[in-house]
Amino acid sequence: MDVQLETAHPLVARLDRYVALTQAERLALRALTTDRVTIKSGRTLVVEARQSDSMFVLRTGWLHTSTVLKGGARQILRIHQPGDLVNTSCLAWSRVVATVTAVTAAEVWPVPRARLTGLFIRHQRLAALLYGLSIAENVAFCDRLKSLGRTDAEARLAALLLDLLFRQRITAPDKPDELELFLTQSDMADALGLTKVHVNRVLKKMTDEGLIERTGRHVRIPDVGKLIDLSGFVDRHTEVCTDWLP
Amino acid sequence: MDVQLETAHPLVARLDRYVALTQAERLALRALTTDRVTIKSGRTLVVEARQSDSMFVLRTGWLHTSTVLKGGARQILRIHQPGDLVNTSCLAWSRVVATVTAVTAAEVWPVPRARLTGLFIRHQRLAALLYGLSIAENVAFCDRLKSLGRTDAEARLAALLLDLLFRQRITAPDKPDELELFLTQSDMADALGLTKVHVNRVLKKMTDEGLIERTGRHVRIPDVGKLIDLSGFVDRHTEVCTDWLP
DNA sequence: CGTCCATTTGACCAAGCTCAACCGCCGTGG
DNA sequence: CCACGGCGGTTGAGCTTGGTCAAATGGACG
Repeated sequence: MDVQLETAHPLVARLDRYVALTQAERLALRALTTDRVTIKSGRTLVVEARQSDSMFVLRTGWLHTSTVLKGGARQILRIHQPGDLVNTSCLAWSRVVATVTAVTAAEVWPVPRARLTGLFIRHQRLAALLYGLSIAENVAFCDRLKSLGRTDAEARLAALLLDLLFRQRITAPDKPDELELFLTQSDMADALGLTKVHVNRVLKKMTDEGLIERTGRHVRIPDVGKLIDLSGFVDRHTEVCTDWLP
Repeated sequence: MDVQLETAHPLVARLDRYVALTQAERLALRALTTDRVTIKSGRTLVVEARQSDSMFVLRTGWLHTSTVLKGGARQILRIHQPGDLVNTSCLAWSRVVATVTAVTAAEVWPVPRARLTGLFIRHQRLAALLYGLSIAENVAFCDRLKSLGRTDAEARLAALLLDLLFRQRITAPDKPDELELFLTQSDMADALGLTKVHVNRVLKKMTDEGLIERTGRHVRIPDVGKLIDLSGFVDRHTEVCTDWLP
């Protein structure tokens, strides 16, 4: 089996960040996926309320998960970057809970939920690690909740940018202070509980104040510390505790 | 071993709702807990940023999980009812991520995280079930996010009441339209991203409109359907999909 | 070159916040 | 037994953040 191919597996790469995977574990993870799916920018991968029994590992590109309310308003729940597990709710319900849309062209590798059965039986350490990551994601949602519930528009925007930046740093440790922002201002608004008009105004204000520099979709953050201070951002996904794993 | 005692174990009771537990599984779950801790109303169980390596099963009473921001504002992240797992973040970090406070007098049973190791090794079905529940909780957070990000104060309040009501229904199927609301209006405000003054006003408005009836801390909801309609509430925890479990 | 979509900007509006006062209840201590 | 203090709830007046509506700009692409 080609070693090159193997380390390129997005799920292996992701979990290998937290523990040193054994060869058997790598093989088991690879066996979870067989297909590859590519999606064009703007297209949906799964649609709310439809049937689905697969989750997906994001290989390349950005996705987001969203719901729409009765009035037509949309809430973006999560923005996914390479290595993320998407549509995990298929493990708890057979109907899709939230729509997954491609922000950029993207490649995802489906993981039929039935394959997890064997993984949990034979690879308890991976099972425990997945559980730990799910809990970490829980905490990430708590941070979002705090942001939406108790901070103003500028702090929310800052927190969003920092979240994207810090997650990008994991796979691209060069460029520690700049990122390509593939979201539209309308997307940001829907992620932050604001309107696109207000997002635009606040971005302008932050640009004028020198907090961020924008050229097209490229964003540079001259003083990351200042933004962290302003937003109350906490980096979380960088490391998780693994001492209780089998 | 006393059967009475066994079925009274809050974790056994909780998981037994989703799958029919075997005797071995019940014993394994019981072995997770040895101690009992009682907390007085208003006291904290764990405090943000302190060290902790235990989660807790809530046996009786209500708790909530919260964080405070730099300015002193507080965000309540989750309100816990009997059967809930609390402080699960101890599986991902050794430092406590959010303060847990007793809303009423409460009894919790500690689960040291080291004990989960054996559970994941020997009881893969329970491991998978825990994973599924963690994912379900994730989706519950998504619902909260949608509520805070894209609905007005009345809808948020309605969603909060319905969430508490539906979770109470699981353990108390009598009383399908009334509940004892142990939260102060200040608590509700901090859970919903509002101020206590505004919560008071909206509660009054809802009372005047006949949407809810209040006598002290007792709340009755004459027309649950109307509230559901108004809030976009979705019942989630009632059932989860278990067909992929080992 | 026209169309579509994202961004930008302005004028006005309102949901919810702030500040402040007051009430009612309950537990405590004189 | 009553006075007091504290906490939670209630209500009013005025203000601010962010929303609404609308129109103009500008880039990308067929």
